[in-house]
Amino acid sequence: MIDDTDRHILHILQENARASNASIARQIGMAPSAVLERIRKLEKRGVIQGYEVKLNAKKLGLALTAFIRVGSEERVGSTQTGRNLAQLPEVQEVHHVAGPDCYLVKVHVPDNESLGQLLQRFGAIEGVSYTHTVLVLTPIKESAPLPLPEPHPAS
Amino acid sequence: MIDDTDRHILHILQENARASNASIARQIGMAPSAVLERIRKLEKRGVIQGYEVKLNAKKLGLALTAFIRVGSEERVGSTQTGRNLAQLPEVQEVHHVAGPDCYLVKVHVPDNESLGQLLQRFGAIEGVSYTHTVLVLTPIKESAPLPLPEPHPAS
DNA sequence: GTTGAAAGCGTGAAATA
DNA sequence: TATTTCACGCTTTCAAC
Repeated sequence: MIDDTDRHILHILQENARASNASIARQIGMAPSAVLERIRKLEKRGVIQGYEVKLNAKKLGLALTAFIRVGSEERVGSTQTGRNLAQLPEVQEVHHVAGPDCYLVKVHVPDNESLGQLLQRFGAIEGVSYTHTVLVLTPIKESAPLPLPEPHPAS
Repeated sequence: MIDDTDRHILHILQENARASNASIARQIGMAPSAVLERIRKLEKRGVIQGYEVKLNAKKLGLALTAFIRVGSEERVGSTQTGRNLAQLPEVQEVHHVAGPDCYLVKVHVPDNESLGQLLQRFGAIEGVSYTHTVLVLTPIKESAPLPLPEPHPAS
């Protein structure tokens, strides 16, 4: 499925997604074109889903992060309400979850007032029955790399 | 703080963090060296905090995502317990939050059994008084770009 | 901000194992 | 199949403006 070479490449890309193929090639002792081909295959297979820049939300005027539990009165098994929530640009994540709530939603907004306006828009979405908002006071860890098994050194 | 040109660059990088300086330069009608310099300044100012690859957790054997609310009996104002939680590699996010719980934690693990073992390690961290785990059934939206104000066209 | 030039990189084709 | 080598064009980067 994924071999040690792939893991090694992914490990490097998790540290810096803008690393050049040539520098990756140097680090793993391969030709750049081989690295290119492996990355392309990982993209095609959907293991790599894209490349993102990590921005400082606060410095961009988005000082407030919140998690919102959303209740919904939709047909069992439907996720239509969640997909409607996901359309809003302030919404960074929507997860359909087990338990009494239906959705857990992560949002970034400039301030309390914007959060209030956003919750009103949540309320206008069909099926939404309640929201419970939890404010983030301090983000302690964010967007950590996934714990890939370490590549085994070839013996 | 951030002008329209910066916003334009960030907008492009949010879509594809591996976009070359030259292609960004073409899209915004500037010299590549000017783009390079702006990106460097955004990095130095901490607006850009890094470049990440978005991986498919399921295809890497991490089939289970969960959010865990963690209660802690530490001194008011301390976040030591949160920083200890953040050390674990399975933990992708730790937020110190308002409300009855102290922390909200996001984790990726291979399966139920690994989740159980992880929760045991949570319990071994000093101060942790309880955990409430919510399993993700379907991730509907993840790692969406931040809603930057659209750049105003120069008039 | 721009340009220009040198060094480095991306990428496909062909060769190799 | 997966990889290296090679060659071309493009990109990065810095210095000078």
